Amino acid sequence: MLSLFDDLPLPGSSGTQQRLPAAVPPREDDGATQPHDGQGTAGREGDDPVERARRRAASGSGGDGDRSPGGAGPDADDRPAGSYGIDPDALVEGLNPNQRAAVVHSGGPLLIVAGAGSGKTRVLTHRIAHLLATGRARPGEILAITFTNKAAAEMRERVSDLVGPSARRMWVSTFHSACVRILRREHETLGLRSSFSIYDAADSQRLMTLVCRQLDLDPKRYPPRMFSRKVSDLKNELIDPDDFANQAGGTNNFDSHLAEAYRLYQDRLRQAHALDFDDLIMSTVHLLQAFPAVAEHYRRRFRHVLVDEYQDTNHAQYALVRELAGVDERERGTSGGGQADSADDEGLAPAELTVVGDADQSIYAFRGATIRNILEFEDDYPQARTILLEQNYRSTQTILSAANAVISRNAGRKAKNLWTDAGEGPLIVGYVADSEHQEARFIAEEIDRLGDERGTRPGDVAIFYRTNAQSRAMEEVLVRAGLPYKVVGGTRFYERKEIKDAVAYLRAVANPDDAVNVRRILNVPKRGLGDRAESVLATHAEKHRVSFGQALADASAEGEERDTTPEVIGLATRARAQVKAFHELLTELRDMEASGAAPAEILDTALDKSGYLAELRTSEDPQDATRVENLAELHAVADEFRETEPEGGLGDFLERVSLVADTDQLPDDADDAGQVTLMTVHTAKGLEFPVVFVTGMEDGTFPHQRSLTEENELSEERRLAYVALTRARERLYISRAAVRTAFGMPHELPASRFLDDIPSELVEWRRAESSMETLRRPRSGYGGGFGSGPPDRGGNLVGGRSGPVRTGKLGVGTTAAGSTGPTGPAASTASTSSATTSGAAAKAATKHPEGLGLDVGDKVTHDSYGLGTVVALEGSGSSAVAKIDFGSGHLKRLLLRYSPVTKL
DNA sequence: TTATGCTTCTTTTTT
DNA sequence: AGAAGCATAA
Repeated sequence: MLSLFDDLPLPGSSGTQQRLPAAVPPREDDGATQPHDGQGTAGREGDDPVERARRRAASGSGGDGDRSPGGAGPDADDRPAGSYGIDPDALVEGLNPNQRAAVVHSGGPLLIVAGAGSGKTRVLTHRIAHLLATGRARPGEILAITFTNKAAAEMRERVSDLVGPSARRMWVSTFHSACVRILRREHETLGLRSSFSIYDAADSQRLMTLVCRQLDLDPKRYPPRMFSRKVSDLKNELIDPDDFANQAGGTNNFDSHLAEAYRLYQDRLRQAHALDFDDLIMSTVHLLQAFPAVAEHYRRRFRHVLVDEYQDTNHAQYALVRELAGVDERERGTSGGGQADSADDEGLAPAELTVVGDADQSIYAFRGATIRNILEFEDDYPQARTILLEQNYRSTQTILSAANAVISRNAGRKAKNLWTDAGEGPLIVGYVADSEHQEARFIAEEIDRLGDERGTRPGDVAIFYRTNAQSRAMEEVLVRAGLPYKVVGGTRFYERKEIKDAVAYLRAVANPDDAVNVRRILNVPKRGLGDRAESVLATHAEKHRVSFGQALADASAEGEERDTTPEVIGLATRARAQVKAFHELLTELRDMEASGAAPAEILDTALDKSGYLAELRTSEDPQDATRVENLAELHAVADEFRETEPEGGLGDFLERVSLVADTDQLPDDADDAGQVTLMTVHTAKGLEFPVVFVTGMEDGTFPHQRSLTEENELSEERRLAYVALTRARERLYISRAAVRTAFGMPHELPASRFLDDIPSELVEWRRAESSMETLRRPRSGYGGGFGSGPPDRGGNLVGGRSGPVRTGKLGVGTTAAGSTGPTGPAASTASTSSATTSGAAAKAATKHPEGLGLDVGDKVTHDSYGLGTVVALEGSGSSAVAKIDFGSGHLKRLLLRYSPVTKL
């Protein structure tokens, strides 16, 4: 089968060869095998010498002989707990007092308020290890929930490092994959086939479009897209179609249509044996609520529930946690005593709940997250203990001060005092570009310079932006500059057309009733089955109450079968023949699956026999070449799956594919050492880099245009900015472009209001205003202009800001002057007023790209660095660079075009 | 049924 | 600027 891709490089096939078949743990009744969401962390256990040594060196003080009174849990056959060979005391070594308290806390619910960079993951993993080491829990009793697969993989790995392979028995997974595991196990209870499909946002939108069309809704007035979002919101609030119809059904036209669409949408999902993303959570909650026996099974099993990023939970997730932890059973059970009585039916105590979060880093309100969940944790759980982690181990004080200043402007937040003993560190560097291209150029040059002067590796650098669209300009420049980079997120792999098509084939094979996916590929590749044929089949399915997939079978039926199946009316003979061929292809693929073929083989056969690959290959369109490559990559993924999960069936493969949004996201230190990382601020959450560029600091970009009118949305943007700034360890850059092209039209955008919040003494502006802003500046006389306020702020904007006039005191001039004080070795030369200072800067910036006629040996003065001597000149024209010695070891390489350098 | 050229809308952010 | 949807033509 590999032959299909023989002429292509197979990413990953080389890596998978030497990988040993994973030691798959024995399957247990409740499917407690390795979850499929991980990134193949399998290979490592057992073979790690460090791990073995650790186990041998066991101090044996686990002392847990008599734990687990019930002893009848699903893990009763576990090896004796406590043989993990870890000294509990060792786990708290090197932790600060609060971290330590969080690790050893025992008893009631625990809220860990963890500021950015405060060692949250460390605390969480050590807490889990501590639970195991002290014998308070066995691995099978632990459920740790994160938001991303990456976080889950990391946590599992780090716990494994601490306690060894027994960590495999824990459930460490995302909300969504935990739910899928539960739902798959309980599929019969729910009346779903075990190979139910999981619809991502695009799939559900497609379905909603079909639904709206069927309801004859005007797509202008009732956009399917909007309906889709509304339904998602409703599900996040655990409101099902009945609830919604009851509470809002007749209120107005919009809501009654929405109610109708919601119901039909949900019916369609059910007919297709499909669940959308939000269903995964909602259905699980409903399942646990409706079937106490099922709920009890999990409550008995999970005695410790830990939730990461609690501030990002929505209502459904909140309810799920309560159900799993069994907290609402509390009234019925005995309260004290912890888990000691878990064997008694009546008195099943709630699980020990630990949540970690930081309200200031809540950035997912747009998809239903409620800060409320974390703010009111103590009300929800009156016996809860709260521990604050305020010491930051990541950033310099300068960076923290800036971040604190920005977030402190948010109303109604609990004050936090994040501090560090890492020292001040270098100033934040600011840069104002004329366009996004210039901004990108500055960044590229700066990365280059950091590499030359400080040995900074590209892998140490990250560039953040608010929206994915902003990556384009950056990429163009980075390519030209020859800097290696990678974009994380964006058009994700599994969202590409060709990948979705290929996956649709697999889904159609696994789940014949999956209407959305069967219809997607009905005419892909082209087989002459257009709208006409599709609607005939859909009508048939509707009329006879069968699935769309069954309609295909009906249309293909011949001979005796004819007697038992209703005839499909209105299908031309030619179309009928095509439908038959298509149906036969699907049947063949299903036979393959039934006979145990690996997903990779089924994929190959599907792409081959359908002619999909052939069509792409013969295509003239150069884009199709990369499509083939992407399919080869998917093939490699499937191949790797065969290696790591030899027993895994098509359903398992699809589960992984559906829930892993970003394959290439794992930043392996080894691999990525040489690449600059580009990503949105959202995806940056939880990560850190020595050098960070935060770009697009303009009102309308960051904060985003659509947040400007709404106070609480603006607060979220501010939190987002806080997240962005706190990712940096040592050096932080903030930049903006005065003009940015959006939707093909250039817009002039004012500086981000968040820039105003950063104390000016923390920032050194390399370029403090755009060319246009300089030109607009009224010519100021000597000493004038200081009090007259910065002319580039306020009202001269094309876009015209509608909000209140800001009172920021941070004029461009004062900024530049402010930075001179603390840094410049020649602060005394800054005797000129700030207005003239930045005027000089502007002159240098705009007037003479030609290098100012500098020669080696010339004396110059720089607005920030003071007096210096030109040591060397490189390049010419706009890229002319001068190496200037500013004395006392300050040798700078300055791009003359934008450096505030004046020849003396 | 497909190909084409035209229009419109897009940009938040993610499991 | 680019994609996706739409209408009309072949």
